Amino acid sequence: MSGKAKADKLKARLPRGFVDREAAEIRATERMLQKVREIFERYGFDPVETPMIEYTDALGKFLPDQDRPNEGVFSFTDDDEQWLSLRYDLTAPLARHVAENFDSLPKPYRSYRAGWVFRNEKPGPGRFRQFMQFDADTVGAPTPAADAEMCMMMADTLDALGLEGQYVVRVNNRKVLDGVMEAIGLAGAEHAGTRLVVLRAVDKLDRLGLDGVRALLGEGRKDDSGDFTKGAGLGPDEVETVLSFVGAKGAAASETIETLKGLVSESSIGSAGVEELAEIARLVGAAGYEGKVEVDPSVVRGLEYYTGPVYEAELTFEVTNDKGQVVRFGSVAGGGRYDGLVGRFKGQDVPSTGFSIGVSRLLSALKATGKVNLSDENGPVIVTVMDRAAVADYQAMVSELRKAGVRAELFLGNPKQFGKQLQYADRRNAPLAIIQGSDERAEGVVQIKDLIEGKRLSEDIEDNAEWRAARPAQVTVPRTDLVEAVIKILAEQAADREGAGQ
RNA sequence: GCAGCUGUAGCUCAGUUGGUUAGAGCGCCGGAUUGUGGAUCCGGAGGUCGUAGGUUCGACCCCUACCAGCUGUACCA
Repeated sequence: MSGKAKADKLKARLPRGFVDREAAEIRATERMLQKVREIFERYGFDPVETPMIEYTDALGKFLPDQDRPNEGVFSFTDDDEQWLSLRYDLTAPLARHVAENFDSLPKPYRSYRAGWVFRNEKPGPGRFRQFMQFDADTVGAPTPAADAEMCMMMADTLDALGLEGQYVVRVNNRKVLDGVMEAIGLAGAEHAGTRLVVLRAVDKLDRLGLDGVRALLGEGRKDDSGDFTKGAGLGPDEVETVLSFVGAKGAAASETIETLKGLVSESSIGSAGVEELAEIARLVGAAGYEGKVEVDPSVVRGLEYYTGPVYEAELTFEVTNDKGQVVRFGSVAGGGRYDGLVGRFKGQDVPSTGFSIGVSRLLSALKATGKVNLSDENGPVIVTVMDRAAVADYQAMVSELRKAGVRAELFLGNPKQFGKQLQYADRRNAPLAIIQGSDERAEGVVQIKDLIEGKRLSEDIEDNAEWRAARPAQVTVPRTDLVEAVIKILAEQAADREGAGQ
């Protein structure tokens, strides 16, 4: 059976930037998503799912002036030569879905979905080429109340995950930033490129600090490796105007809003943005979310398609990882208003607002705070095989347990060495093992071994032979009482976990 | 993409100025124990030293290119 020469052997390897997920991770994710879903449902949102593949033009990702999609998206051609792409977020496909079914959907239309998205970019720690997002969007609601609701829903979701007091939802408005751009002479299509550079510079505030952003707004910035990043090329006065906007956050929302008003008083679009922010602040305040949702002009978000309020949930705590480095999780969810995205299909703007949760990043934050149960104490009851001739009897036990709703399995490996069977049960995190040899069968009984209790006892053992003879944490029950006894012991184990503060 | 650092067993790492057959710990598999998880003891499998060239009598070690990983930076629609 050693057929293939080594040279021909295929190397088992995962493509860069992708990961396999195993039981504990999948279960933890499911538990987390379930909590998120409950909150979204409570807010009146309905689930809707779209496929992972869309026509590339629907995603809006053709390179400008070229017959080829952006390199950042995984793309291929259909048999009719049309470009298809794997979705890179959940917002563009939703816009397509809404546009395609516009007349039959109730407006405003509230929906949510969780799904995998793909980006063909350089992976890094915590950054993959396939990852999961959880989105909620309201389409067809122009009122800032819809944006305020999104911010509150983000807060409620994080509270439900046990992160109360460890995050802040920060909200700003693109229109205010546009007003600032106007004030420094960057209005108009000819300055679109510069505006984008300014946007990205401001977006880096948390990482580079005020001085880094100042450099990026001006001539440019040289980083530690000696690499130079070209800046926006603003003059000193303009730079300070932008920075005063970014740093406009005051002790209270009203204070922040007064400062912003002064900064954009000359600009009608800027003033409109401030009005919207004031309205959002009023709504979240009235609903009792002060402290959880704050107006903060330093939030800009990198995406170009936002047209009004933008918001971001940031975790405020730090954690030391196993390498002893301090890790900040930063933003775990973000979104904003995108009035133009559905409109690409409709010929007129459709006011929409929504946000996206980075599922993996949020989960690793929950792991770091111990807010998620990662231990896999979900193993099956293992029915061991003492003698092969009785396999039918053992299988009958398994079957009875399963019918009673107990997760159970027959040991299917080589039963020659009994110790291996318990070793297997141990590895599977089995709570119990069922043992019936010829002695037990003759008496019409079975042994139920409590592997969790036994593990605890094993910490004190010194002599192997003695321990074996003692058969710790093991009870004998009549064969007919098997199911009843198993259920009882499992319930006791569960109560123990509960009591231990688990 | 750019820059720096790093590639030796499944994992963490040794490996002398360039010198015979490349090592350890952990893990894995088998046995001591044909009816009991841990510990212990014994045995075993597992390597084209990232890949390909070059220098040399001789390369894990030196040189070049490529590939991959890490860190920073850029991009992230």
